[in-house]
Amino acid sequence: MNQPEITGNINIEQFREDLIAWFRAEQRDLPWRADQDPYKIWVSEIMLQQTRVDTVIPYYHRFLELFPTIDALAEADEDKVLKAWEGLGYYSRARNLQSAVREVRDKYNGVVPDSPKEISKLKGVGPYTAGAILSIAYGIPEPAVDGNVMRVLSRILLIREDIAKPASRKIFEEAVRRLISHESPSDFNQALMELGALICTPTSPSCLLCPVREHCIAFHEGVQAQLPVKSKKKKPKQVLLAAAIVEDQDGRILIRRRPAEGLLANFWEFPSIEIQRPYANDREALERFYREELGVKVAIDESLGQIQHIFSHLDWNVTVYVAQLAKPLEDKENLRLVSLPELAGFALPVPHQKMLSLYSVKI
DNA sequence: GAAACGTGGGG
DNA sequence: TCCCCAAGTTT
Repeated sequence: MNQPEITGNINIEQFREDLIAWFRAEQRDLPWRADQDPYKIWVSEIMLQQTRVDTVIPYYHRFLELFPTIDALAEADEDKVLKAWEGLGYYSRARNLQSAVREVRDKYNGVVPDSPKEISKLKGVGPYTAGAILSIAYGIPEPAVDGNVMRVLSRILLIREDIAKPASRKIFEEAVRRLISHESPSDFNQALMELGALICTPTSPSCLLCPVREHCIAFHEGVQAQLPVKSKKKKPKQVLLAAAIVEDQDGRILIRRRPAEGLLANFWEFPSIEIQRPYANDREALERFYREELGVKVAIDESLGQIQHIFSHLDWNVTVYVAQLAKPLEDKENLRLVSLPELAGFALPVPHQKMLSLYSVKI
């Protein structure tokens, strides 16, 4: 008798019961588990996308203090929202969340929709987040398939699909539809993720502590360490930049708002240019860029040094210069001259915070 | 379907 | 140092 190669042979009733019982006993005490307010669940799910729990917790508390309700977030200035998200990364999450919250206010009378079709139309709410909100806030048995769930189920059901491929998600959604508890969809979905976070970890899973190891095909076959199958991503592309921190005579600093789309959209920055190789005509190139692209006359001084910042897809190496404003600044919407204390109120991405520390050490 | 989109932590 | 990762979505 051969074992089936994929899926199937587990006692679903017993699996659910063991998994949920473990979750009810062992779940972490997390701030978004205090109640089932759909708005708060929503905020937490957006913040948790590709982001660690420990990182999210302080942001979650501050965000809900600033924007406690859908109306509060809907009415806020986007700048305040971005500032609250500063340092969390993937900033389109914040802009999409606010846009979606405004849609809920205007179109759904302030009530987060409880149907898969409607909730999935909201900006920033993809298949995972839709399922998470529906199941956790509303108790609706929809799959919420994230990286944890794919890893856990790849082991339990011995699924060898490459979980890095977008198409694989559907395989796991179908698996969850077969397995999910209709009595406690919230606990079931959260339990799968919690198991992935605490026990069924990417490397060296704690199978001896696992509440469902008797249901786990990979454990029975001793292949849990070889799962999930996941192709690796490519390295970030190297980019050389030269940036200038421009001062006026009162020690104020020039910042610019980045474009509304793309990398670090709508954040503020010290203007910079891409260069071909280090130290080649940086000063002339920067002065020309400021003059021709920004309409600002500056004189570049010495270099303060370099900073490095690695994004998911880019590896920035930035040579940072100090410069003096040579003519008074003309009024422009995307350019500001701000004091150091004022600068703290603007949303500044981490690489530019690094540049600012170089500057602060210098002065 | 691949690439864009951030950041900080851990092995 | 380097690589992988962490409760994904959009284009």
